[in-house]
Amino acid sequence: MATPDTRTQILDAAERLFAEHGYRGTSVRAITTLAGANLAAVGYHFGSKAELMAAVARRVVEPLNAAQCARLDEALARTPDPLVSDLVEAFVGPLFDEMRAGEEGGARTSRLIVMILSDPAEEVRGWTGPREDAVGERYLAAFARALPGLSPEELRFRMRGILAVTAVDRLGTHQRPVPGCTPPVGGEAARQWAITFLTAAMSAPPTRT
Amino acid sequence: MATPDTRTQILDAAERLFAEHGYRGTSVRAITTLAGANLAAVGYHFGSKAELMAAVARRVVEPLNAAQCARLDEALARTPDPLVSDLVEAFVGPLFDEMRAGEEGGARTSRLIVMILSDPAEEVRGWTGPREDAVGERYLAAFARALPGLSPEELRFRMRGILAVTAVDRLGTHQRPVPGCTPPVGGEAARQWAITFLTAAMSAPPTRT
DNA sequence: GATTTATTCATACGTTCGTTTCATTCAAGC
DNA sequence: GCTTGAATGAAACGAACGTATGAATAAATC
Repeated sequence: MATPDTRTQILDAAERLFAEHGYRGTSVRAITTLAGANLAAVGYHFGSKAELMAAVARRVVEPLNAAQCARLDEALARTPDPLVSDLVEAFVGPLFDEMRAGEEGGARTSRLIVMILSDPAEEVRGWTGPREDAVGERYLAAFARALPGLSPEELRFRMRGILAVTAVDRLGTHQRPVPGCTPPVGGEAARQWAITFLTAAMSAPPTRT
Repeated sequence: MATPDTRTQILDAAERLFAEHGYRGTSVRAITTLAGANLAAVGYHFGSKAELMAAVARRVVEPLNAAQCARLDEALARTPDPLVSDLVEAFVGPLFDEMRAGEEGGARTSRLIVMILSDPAEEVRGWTGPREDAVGERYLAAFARALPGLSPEELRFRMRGILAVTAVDRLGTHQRPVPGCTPPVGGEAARQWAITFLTAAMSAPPTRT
């Protein structure tokens, strides 16, 4: 196993510490110490702590979005009007795939995503490109076809619900451990539960006004 | 309008700033400046920044839990086996009530709750008492009666989903504004959407294993 | 082997942080 | 009027932070 270069080791350490302690709760010193690198290495390889955060976020989110896009393409190749359950599975599937990989790196990855979505520090959300929006819009259009009669506003509300459930699902490590229940839910069971839960939620008839 | 005492003004300022910038992103100096108080007032009235955070969290969460408890009591007084939709409404209702009150203080309150649930700083979650767990357990038991055949693990998964959807719903301010859609969804509409969404999700048949 | 280029290193700078100290103010209680 | 206690004020403390600097080192090019 070849030792990865300093830049990669810093990215790995930063990904882990950002996920565990948040952006502001992680110091550059802690990152470089964990990475076995010098303090100045962050400035040299990334420019600043904020740009390091952006690099970490990109490395995590980009393959995820690509997978979501690919699965949507597959579903649309099968039929122009996929079922709601197929769309849900295509959307949340990659998030759970990422979780299985690495046994512990998965939960870390999803905690990092939650952190990216919820951290109030503007440095955390200032990294994104137009790609991420495009994926969401594609799914929005697909769901709109599968759920006629749903107003655009309510559809958008429901899609935010998908993100909330899949993200917060794995937030558990932050939470207090639930007594008498295994908190680190098995990956495959949670995936199926999420699909059941979200398919039923998305398929609900429009709220009468 | 009588001027509130320093302690209350500090609580108000801290609640607002913690909600906007998180625990670590808010300095004691910023709080006391906004409150029009002296820097040392936090140490005098609360002991430390962490204990101030605890006081803020208590002041926000306790009436919310009390309202959730009261609504569950009402539902159980009507019938020993309430509908899933009634349980959902009793659980998420108080969160949306809090939102309407104050027009702008409501969104702030829910952002603070998201912050409490997702902030990695242990000072933020070290305040809680046994009360909050008790409310969750009561709802868990009520949902278990209304949804026979659902395994305890999947039920717990779904209840976490409720919390995720209601909380993240109002996270929008952190997010990038969605072009072509009004991001600050009207309070009453969102409440009904959430009930529709979550009732359907909770009522889904158990995932076959 | 000398020169150049890319990293790594130790160290320091200036700022901001939470907290503490101690003097001061001010309203009651006697 | 004097004392007591709570509350506020101005100032400082040490620690930790992100960043910048310039020397040292390793690797590649000629």
